[in-house]
Amino acid sequence: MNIGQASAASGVSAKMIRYYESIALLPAAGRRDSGYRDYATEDVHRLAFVRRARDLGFSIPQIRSLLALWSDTGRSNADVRAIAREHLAEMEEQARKLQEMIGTLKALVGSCETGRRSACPIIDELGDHRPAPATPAKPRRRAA
Amino acid sequence: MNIGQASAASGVSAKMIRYYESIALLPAAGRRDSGYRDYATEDVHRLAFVRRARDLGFSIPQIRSLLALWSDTGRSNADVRAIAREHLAEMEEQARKLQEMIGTLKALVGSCETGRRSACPIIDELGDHRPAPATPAKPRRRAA
DNA sequence: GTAATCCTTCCCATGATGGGAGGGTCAAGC
DNA sequence: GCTTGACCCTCCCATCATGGGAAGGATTAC
Repeated sequence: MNIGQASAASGVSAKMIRYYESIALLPAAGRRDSGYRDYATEDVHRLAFVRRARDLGFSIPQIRSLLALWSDTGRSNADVRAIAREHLAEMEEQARKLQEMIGTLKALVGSCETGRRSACPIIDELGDHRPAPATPAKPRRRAA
Repeated sequence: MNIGQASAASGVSAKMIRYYESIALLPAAGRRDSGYRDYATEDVHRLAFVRRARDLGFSIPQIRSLLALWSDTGRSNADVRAIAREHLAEMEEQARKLQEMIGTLKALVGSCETGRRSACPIIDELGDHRPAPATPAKPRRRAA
């Protein structure tokens, strides 16, 4: 199977397949006499595995570990869970930050809507040096 | 004020200040005879504005629009709200996807924990076609 | 036998940020 | 004066995962 077919069958672009090979996330594919890469069904499975892990937000290093566990029949579930939990924690932290930003922005949009003054809190708040009269104390961590 | 002081006062790294100038997000700073950039208080305000907008996840193009509105005293709140709402929608969509991934992964981790068999759903699910407990094949062409 | 499609490698770009090299400038101390 | 160390300048490179595209060879369909 050519790279094009493998791509269509796995949902990973040919570009990415070559890239994954170049960073040794995947074993180098076999080559035909022509130089064309040649893929078997199991290669497509591996590619699909990578794509689904990427869809779940796993990073390449994490997928590297997952792949090793995947082909290791003697692996322990604990190892797999550890990677998944680590990634889960990262995602939850990311979600928390995102919700915080959403909350802040929502409040600003809300004030701007209901405000009758010409000053828009979104702008004022961002400008900082002239904070709105009723500043709803917000978390200003992330010091530089 | 030198770039270092402006950086400390605004919380934007000197590297970033130069970058923002290079992409014309900020007007080119004045220069001294020495070639050093020179910043005034209002420049620092603008920098702080950018930093806060970045903290809220606004993209550079969005900040570009916000900056224009900021310095436009005749702006309409509706314009500002439109940008904020657009960004809000993006963030909410992002949060939705993230929550979906978290949910899926949580379910997988949960099954893996309670499962007594050696097969871990995290792995199986990713593998899709289930790598089959008796398919040791493959790393054949490995290090080719 | 020819044209269309596929494959190859290599280079470039993204977005926002940091690192670092090589070299000029400033301010303080002696 | 002169030295020293901190600061600044411009470039170039790297990230991370991905895509675009060019130049050229291979395969395939008609």
